[in-house]
Amino acid sequence: MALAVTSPPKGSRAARTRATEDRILTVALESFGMKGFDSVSLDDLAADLGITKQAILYHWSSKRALLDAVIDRAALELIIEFDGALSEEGSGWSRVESVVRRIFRVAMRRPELLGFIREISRIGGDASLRVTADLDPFVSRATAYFQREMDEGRIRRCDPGLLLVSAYSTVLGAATEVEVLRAVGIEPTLRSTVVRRRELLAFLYAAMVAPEYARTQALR
Amino acid sequence: MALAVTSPPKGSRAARTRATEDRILTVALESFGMKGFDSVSLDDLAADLGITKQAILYHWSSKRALLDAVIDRAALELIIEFDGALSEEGSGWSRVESVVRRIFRVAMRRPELLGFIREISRIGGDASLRVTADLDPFVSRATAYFQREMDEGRIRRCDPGLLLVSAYSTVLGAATEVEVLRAVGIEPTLRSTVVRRRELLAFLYAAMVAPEYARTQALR
DNA sequence: GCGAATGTTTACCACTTGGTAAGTGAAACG
DNA sequence: CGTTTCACTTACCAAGTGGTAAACATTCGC
Repeated sequence: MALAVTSPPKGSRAARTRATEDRILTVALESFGMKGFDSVSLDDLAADLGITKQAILYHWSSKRALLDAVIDRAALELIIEFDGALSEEGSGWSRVESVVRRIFRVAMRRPELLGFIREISRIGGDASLRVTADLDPFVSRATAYFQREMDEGRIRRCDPGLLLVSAYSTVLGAATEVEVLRAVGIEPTLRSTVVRRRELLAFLYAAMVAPEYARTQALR
Repeated sequence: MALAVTSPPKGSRAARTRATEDRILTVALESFGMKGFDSVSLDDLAADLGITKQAILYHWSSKRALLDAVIDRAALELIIEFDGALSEEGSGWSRVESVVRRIFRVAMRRPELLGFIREISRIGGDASLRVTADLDPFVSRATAYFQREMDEGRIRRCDPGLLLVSAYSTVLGAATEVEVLRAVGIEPTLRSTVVRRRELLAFLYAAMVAPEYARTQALR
């Protein structure tokens, strides 16, 4: 059901174009992330936006081209969300903790963002390459950070890349695997999420922090 | 010289029907798991099987009905793969280790099986409920096992359900998140998988095993 | 052997899909 | 002001989509 928005056009033409493309990307990211790329038709998308499918095809020449744009958008938003956490002050465990808290926040408020990354991974091919390339700078920073922490004895020594994957999939899973949570009898409410996050932080803490370093820490 | 030259028909009619349905389920599970439910048409499926789409619709009245059957099949195969590991002798860490090794083996040899569970989780609704119900007995056994291990001080005390989710998503992620692995510069070859599994076991060991118990163990 | 049940195919159908072509109204520009 | 450009719509289309109906072939019970 399209809402007949006859509100007067605002801003310059270029600005309005940008705004439209922005809206399309936002809705597309949400739909692709929640339902999957193939499950969302251009007509569905257009209906949600209150425009016609051809308007979308005016801005991007094909559905696939739109996907590429959505990938770039998703990577950008992810980096904005997480890269800040890496830059925060604090060291060792406290920084890891802040990253985990951020991922949980994103998983709660923007589930489509993490779902979209999963979706792209499954599509494979060029799409995967694209998101990989987009996220590369962030991944480099994260692994470099892990390496540094290991060198200074605060994190258990191991392959930084594999540690990142383990931590990533652990957090992403606990944050997004709603059905699995249901299977083990955990209804994903806001309150249970807090508990989940605390348990997961304990899990990660035990897994990552070097025992010698942990002994020097009074807290936790 | 009365040897039958008519090879095509094998077994009784009922047996051949069962065999056909089996083939359909196998191919459907593989396709749905790798490409996604909506990305695979009945015509695609039929073409892979060398039959017509209507033959599939003869055995299941709709694509959705076929999905339900595939869900049951996938759950059954998962339980067969993993439940055995829970029954193996050995206690504490060695049993966890054997489960992890099994998941890795499945992830390597049957990626479509784990991919399918992910896919179903995303479809949501009745499909998710169905797989949840199918896997419930296994989940119960696993959490009960964790509980027992905790009571006996071999595993760090925490919520067994959450521990299961953490371990599940960690292993599943490390085993299946191929694109993420690529992003951190790990090409998922057979050799790297062995390394990955070893690192992951160390990660899980640190996360799960109770420190007091670990100290009593000479090995590892 | 014969009719009935069964498994599969051929022939369709209404509808949706991504995508093209041509038109339209308003803003931008000289 | 006219006209050109732009953002978008209406009108299509060919190729699929899941699904139905009926014809056909094989195997079963008798």
